[in-house]
Amino acid sequence: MIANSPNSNNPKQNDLLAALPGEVFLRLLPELELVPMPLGWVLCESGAKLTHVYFPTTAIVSLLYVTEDGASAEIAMTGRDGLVGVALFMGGDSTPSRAVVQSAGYGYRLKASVLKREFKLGGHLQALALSYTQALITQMAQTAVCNRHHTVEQQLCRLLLLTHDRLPGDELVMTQELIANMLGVRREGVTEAAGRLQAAGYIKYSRGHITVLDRPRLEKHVCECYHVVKKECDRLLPQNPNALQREKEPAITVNRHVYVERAVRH
Amino acid sequence: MIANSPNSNNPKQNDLLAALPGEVFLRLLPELELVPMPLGWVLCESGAKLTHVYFPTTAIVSLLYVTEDGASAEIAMTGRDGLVGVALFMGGDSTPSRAVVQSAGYGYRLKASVLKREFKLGGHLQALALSYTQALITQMAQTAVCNRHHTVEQQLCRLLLLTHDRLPGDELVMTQELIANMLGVRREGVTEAAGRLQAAGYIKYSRGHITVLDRPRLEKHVCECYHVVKKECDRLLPQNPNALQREKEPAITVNRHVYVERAVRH
DNA sequence: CAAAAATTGTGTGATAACGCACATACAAAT
DNA sequence: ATTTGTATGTGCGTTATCACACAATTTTTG
Repeated sequence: MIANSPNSNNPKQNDLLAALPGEVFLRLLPELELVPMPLGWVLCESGAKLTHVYFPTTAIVSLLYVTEDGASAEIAMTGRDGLVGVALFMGGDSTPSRAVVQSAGYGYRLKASVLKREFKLGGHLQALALSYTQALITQMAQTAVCNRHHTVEQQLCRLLLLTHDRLPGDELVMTQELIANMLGVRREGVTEAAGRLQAAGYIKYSRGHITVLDRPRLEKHVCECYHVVKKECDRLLPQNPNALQREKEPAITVNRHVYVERAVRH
Repeated sequence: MIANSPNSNNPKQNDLLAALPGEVFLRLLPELELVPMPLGWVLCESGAKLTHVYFPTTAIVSLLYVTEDGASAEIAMTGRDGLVGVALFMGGDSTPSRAVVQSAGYGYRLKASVLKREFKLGGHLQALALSYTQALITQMAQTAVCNRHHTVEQQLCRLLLLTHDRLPGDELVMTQELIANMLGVRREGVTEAAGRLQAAGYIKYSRGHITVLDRPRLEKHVCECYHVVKKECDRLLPQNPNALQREKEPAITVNRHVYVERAVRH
């Protein structure tokens, strides 16, 4: 079962929805549909027409591209800080990338038509959606840089921090195999990097459960890519008012699915 | 001196400007300022506030990120097909990346305030700008994938084709050193890859002048990343009406500047 | 025309990541 | 409690790319 019962959910757990002025929020509220987002669920397949826009609250979604020979690479990650489906209001109705739930939880969704209508009014939702898209662009750009210049270990730190930022507690539920698929590297490479991080005392892990032990040290160890994106998000996006005070609590284990089939690497 | 005399320039050489309906175009026309864009010119520094949006006509601009230790990586490339400065209408007024002229030529620019005003009207310019941004997102995503999974030789092919697409002729004016900076790899790596492409008869080159000899073969040799982006651009963006018929003519040599200082690689 | 600078070519050894083949360890299921 | 499956650990040879050093050209400059 998925963590958190539905009645503990609230659209304002999503930072974008929380930042909407009351009038707009109330207009959208009846259209917001709560959806459980289980691990491995493909919100949208590569090239498929988007039917909804998703505002994750407790779930985390990966945007990734799968190559012809089955290798994959994460392009960006979205959680409570943003929305999935920017192509809808940007003019395409699909993208070459796939959206997959990377960490199970809940989210709210709007029908494509409803979102487009509200976006075209040119009000707060438009401004928020565009600002978030700009933050997403920064994340994608930095992913490209990171893939070019930084080690698997640095990229693992980045992934862990990005995920940790979007979860209430310190426990990440993800196997090394899944991490390898997201980073687009070998599983063994993740094993070695994670082993070093554990030996250094930054994290501890066991069979799909990673606990962040020393976040400040992780932040020192990660490459600049993480910090560049973080800073840009803070600059562009509405701050989650309880983000700082929020106590990190242990997360609840959820059921596991296959993420993506193991990449066949050239 | 830069190729093409100013009076051979026309804003409609830029595909986005060309796609604007007459009414909008005429409204913007008096505000469009023709600017020569010499090789190496930094349109906008990382983190600096954007003062203008640029619509290249014959020039090509690289968006690239420079790391703390001086290494660089191209994020995306824009020419007559698009515009430089999406952050302006997306809500940020700056980006962590730098915009540098990669191939000298001309372009038109609009003051930030003028563009923002027109964008807020929600008309054709907004729709075009957003569609182009979606295409840019695709390019950035594919750059991330390419950096992760493909060889320097494949990436060189991609760079050559992207550049060739944005030039009138078959001659690209760029040194291997400059290419290395854009790809974020060693200059020697480019020398070797380019040597193989020349040996195969796809290109020929000499001291900063590369001629595309067999484009169809290059297109077969390049990784899927190029084709994914091309297809998505064709789908999202207004087609340049003379793109197909346009005769490729030899380009004219321009003066050379330093692109970026050689990266110190960790 | 000579000197200086820019561009490209080549060789050598180091390294990070790869593919593959297993071994080990823990968890879930019958 | 034993089996089955999932997750992680490890070793070994291979490869792409790296860093560095320098040679060989061609172009530009004084």
